[in-house]
Amino acid sequence: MTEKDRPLRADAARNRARVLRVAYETFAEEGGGVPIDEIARRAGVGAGTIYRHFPTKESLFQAIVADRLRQVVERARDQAATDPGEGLYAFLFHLAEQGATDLGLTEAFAGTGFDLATSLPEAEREFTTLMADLLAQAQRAGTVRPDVDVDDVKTLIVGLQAMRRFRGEQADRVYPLIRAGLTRR
Amino acid sequence: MTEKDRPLRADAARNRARVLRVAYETFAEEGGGVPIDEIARRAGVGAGTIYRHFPTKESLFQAIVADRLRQVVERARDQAATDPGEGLYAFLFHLAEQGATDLGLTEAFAGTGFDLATSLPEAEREFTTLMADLLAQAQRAGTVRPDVDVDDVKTLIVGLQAMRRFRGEQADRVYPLIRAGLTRR
DNA sequence: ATACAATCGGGACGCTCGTTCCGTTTAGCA
DNA sequence: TGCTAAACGGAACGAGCGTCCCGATTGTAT
Repeated sequence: MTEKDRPLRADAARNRARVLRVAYETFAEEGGGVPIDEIARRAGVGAGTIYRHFPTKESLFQAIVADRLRQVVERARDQAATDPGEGLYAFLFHLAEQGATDLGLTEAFAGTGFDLATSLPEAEREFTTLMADLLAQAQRAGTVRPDVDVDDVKTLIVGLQAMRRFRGEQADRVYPLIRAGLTRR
Repeated sequence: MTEKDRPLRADAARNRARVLRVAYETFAEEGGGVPIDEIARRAGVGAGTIYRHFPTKESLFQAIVADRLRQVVERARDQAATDPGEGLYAFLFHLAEQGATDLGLTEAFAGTGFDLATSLPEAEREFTTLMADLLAQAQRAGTVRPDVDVDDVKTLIVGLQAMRRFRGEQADRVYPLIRAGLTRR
């Protein structure tokens, strides 16, 4: 659903890809607050070029968050197959790490000026399903206490990302505490 | 250190107090992002009047955060005297609740466009001391495991405030998990 | 090689917001 | 009551940013 209709002209396709790549890096480093002009500058194109491909700054941001989510989901599914009991923890802490280097993703989860469920409903649904699977699997394996639910996991994600983002490596020390809290007594 | 030199004229004193009160409420509701004009409007004064009393928006914000911190610290000391083992938990969860209604305070802890340690060094020091006291006390009482340190507590505060702020009452369900994680096995 | 349409770059526009300025109003005092 | 300095309100200014527009450029089909 990105390159239908008639094919883009060669230069247009090149620029589109370039913008996407640069925007990805830039949002990750600076968060959703970066000026479009900054992305344009880094990509070596004019602001007008960005607007030809993405009608709005918001839409560019969405495109990137959606892609990022896909990656995270895919990775988590792999991990989960490898070690059922650890899947949820790996997912949780991986997401926290991502939050450290990807401000865009953090904002998407926290809902800061960007509502995931509204903007990318399918991605949100897939994400929720993944969490439910990982959680059920971990509970079956006995590594997570049975009274924890999916909403609790979402809440923890928000908290963990905030810790990682604002407290850096200090957050590493807290992971074991969280894990202990989630484990059956 | 607020009303030295020659006393303010009656109307000036009234306006200053009014601005402080309104700014307090407004920052709490909207966070540090609210326009000064909005605060001025709510207070029924002109923007110029605010700038007569506070040289900068930042300085107004600081004045209010400092006051808020004083209240929190005072309350925590009272609590701690009542129940040594619970002092740290009460403090932690109270702070999380505060984060829900006081965006300004959350931003101060997270360091979002406002560095507490740099802007209000004394307040920051007092705060750190309080945490160290509460923590040591709880560890002595045996309600917190001995390998937790003050930096871990700071990290948890950031996480808990984020949870409360972005996930609302969902966060309540996570408090027991955090507590379980902090408790000696 | 030529022509035409797609695409480009970056200046212009409009809006928001922090801060300043200044003509007007008012408290405090004699 | 009248005078003066303090204080007021809100218009004005400048900077930042999202978005739009348009003359210049370039890919592509013939």
